[in-house]
Amino acid sequence: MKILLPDSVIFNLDCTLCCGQTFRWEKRAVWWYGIVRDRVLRIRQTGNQLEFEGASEPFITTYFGLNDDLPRVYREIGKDEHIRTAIEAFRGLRILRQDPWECLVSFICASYKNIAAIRRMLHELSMKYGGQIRFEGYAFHAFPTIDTLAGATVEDLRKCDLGYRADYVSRTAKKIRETDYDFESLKKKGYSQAKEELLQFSGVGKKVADCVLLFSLGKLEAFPVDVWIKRAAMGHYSSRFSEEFIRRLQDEKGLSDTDYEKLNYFGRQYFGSFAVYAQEYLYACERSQG
DNA sequence: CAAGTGCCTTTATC
DNA sequence: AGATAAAGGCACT
Repeated sequence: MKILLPDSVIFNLDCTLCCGQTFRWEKRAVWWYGIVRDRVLRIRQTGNQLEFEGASEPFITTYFGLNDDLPRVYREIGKDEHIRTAIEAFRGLRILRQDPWECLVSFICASYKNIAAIRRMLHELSMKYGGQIRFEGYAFHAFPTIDTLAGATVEDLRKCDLGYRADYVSRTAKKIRETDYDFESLKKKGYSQAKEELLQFSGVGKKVADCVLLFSLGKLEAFPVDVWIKRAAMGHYSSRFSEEFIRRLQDEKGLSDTDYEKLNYFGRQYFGSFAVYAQEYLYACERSQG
């Protein structure tokens, strides 16, 4: 199936799939392969054209966030030279609307890991616990279901390189199964209510909750703060903070609760209602060069 | 080459 | 409330 994107729909498939919001897409030659529920989705972009198999057009539109008005987003967040440079470099990067369960597990696993390691963990998990799907002679694996991971032992989960995260995943899966938790209902709830509910799960703090709210539930109010955003703040927005605060950021290894709140508040105030798009471009920019 | 550092953090404990 | 240590393991320097 093919879609011709109008000029107003700025989109860059590579940027969108490589920027650390999703971890299981694979590029082989010109095609990207992803698993959506129990089907393999194949997609490629040539200029303004998207060509794909394995999903419907409405699904593609929703999943890749093609309804977000990027020209308007760029107008609103383009407050300074640095963010405008980042926008130019990653033009067409969009926020995905992924499956909430996979997204939740992905970001529980993501804590204190780099992207390569996260990809390995999720690949191991899927190989071991996800159903196999054959497509064009390749073997793909669906993401493990809630029941499967709830039934797995913590020791076996650890063998997928999850480390101490194995316990978080196990407890979260069990809790979801026991309470028959409905992810779909979260989409209808407000940001604060949805965040509060996500924070009840083991291994989910404010950063992980924000990532799930953002990358799977379409809550663009979220503004995840991590070490890369911290670096962007230190390197490009230091004049917006006191010297003392910047020194504290430089001295501490991680990010304290209060610093998270402060950077989160700054981002949302400064960049406005589409702040999270600024966050994603700053993140991508910071990771690519520093 | 060994040892240190860092990784899209959370939790337990003070 | 707010700071701090501990929690895999691997890649990189």
